[in-house]
Amino acid sequence: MPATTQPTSLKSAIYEQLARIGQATASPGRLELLDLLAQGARTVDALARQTGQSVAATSHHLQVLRRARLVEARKAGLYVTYRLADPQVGEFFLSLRHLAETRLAEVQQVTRQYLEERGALEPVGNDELVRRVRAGEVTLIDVRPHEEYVAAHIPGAMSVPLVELRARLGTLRKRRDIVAYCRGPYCVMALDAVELLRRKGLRAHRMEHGVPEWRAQGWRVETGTDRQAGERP
Amino acid sequence: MPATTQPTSLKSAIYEQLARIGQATASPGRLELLDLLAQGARTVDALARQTGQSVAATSHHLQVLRRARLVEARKAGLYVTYRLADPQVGEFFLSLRHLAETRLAEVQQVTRQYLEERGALEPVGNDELVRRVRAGEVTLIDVRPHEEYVAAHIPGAMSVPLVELRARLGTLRKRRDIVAYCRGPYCVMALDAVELLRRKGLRAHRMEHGVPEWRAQGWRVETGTDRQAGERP
DNA sequence: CCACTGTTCAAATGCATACTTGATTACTTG
DNA sequence: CAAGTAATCAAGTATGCATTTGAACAGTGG
Repeated sequence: MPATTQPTSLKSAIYEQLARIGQATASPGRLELLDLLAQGARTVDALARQTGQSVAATSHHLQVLRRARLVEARKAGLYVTYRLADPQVGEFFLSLRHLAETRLAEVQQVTRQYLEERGALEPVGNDELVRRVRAGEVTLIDVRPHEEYVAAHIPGAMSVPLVELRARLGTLRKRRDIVAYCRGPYCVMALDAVELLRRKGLRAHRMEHGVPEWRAQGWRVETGTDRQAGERP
Repeated sequence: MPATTQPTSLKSAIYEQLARIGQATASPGRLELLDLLAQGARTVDALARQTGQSVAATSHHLQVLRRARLVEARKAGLYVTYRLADPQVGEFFLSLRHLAETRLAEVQQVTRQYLEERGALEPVGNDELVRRVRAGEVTLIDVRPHEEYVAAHIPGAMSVPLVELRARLGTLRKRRDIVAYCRGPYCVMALDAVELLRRKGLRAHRMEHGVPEWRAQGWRVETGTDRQAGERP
């Protein structure tokens, strides 16, 4: 029985700190908040509305995240805006999700089943799609809410929020392949968009990657309002 | 107030799965177990002894980790041996630790303070050390218990468990620089080794990396008993 | 077959956590 | 300065988790 030379003081201190992050990511509600924040900064009640949690619960969860230094709060006027404390937090979230995908069969099962029901499994490899997007060979549309597009989007993408897609069909070139993306592989906005576009006879594809995944690959993102033709009058 | 198109069924299912991993890493005790398991497989009571937890508590924690699919159990004779379920689990642990290092000032503070007290901060850059180790320009010793060396070690390293170091001083070449490593940056066995070696007049250095870090860089590890001169008679 | 060892299980305790409700603070606008 | 909104806080309840204890369950060796 070889005695461990590690002193309890240092050991336990380190593990307690690591556990802070584990605790922060131990609740589904908080993970949903992190996921949304990875798309861009948001106010407390925007987060509450989008997640369906009460404002008080949302605020509480955000403070847990803040104590773990995963998010930061900034008060601007009447609103408190939360954002990820560091791009590395987004990367960590992706690595958590990646581990879950490979280790927890339930994740793959539940998503595969859901996506298959919608007939959404593309035979086209994702890599090929990414290559064509990078090469600018396709029309790339970002179907998330416009604020998220402004916060960060894939270079060359056009902002076409899902709710406006039907009205803006005319502005899309019909002969060109269209690639739609949204928040990432578990977001269904791009799925909805592709379904609509195909019903209208356009050649549309769904890209699994969202901005966080794109960024994690080390690629550049654009911010601000580009290629957005007409704001509402 | 744009309605989110995401159905609650898919969303919540995913986040619940992710939270399983978060919960598993939410306890300092479990993180310590994971850290040990990253060095190699172990039995329940070895883990209990090395962490100072009761056997029952250890067993319970291990089952939590097992339900999250982070570790696997295999019964061999009278003993149950636990091991990481996948190398990716080790990588995830490192990314958690890395996030904690950059985000939680407390981690850096507590370790820096501790290491400074021991006068252990090497002016030599770690990169340079790693380069010399890879180039075989130094004598590399692995001061962990021998079982861990057998489970996996850095290529070219010689197994010199800390408890045997004093007795085996004679077998070390005195003119050559010696580099000692152990379980990683928060393990103090290599520190102890370097202190002893320097008191004996040898040129010794501590490498922060352990086997998990080495492996995560994509480098090869060796297994089994290499370059281990004499087992005890 | 019996004693022994390593591991797990079940029940019980104490403590932390999630979430709700109602009140409170900070800020803006009329 | 008053009214209104966004966010937080405080108290309370209910749930869940960590850990201990003692018993149960293999598997091994005499």
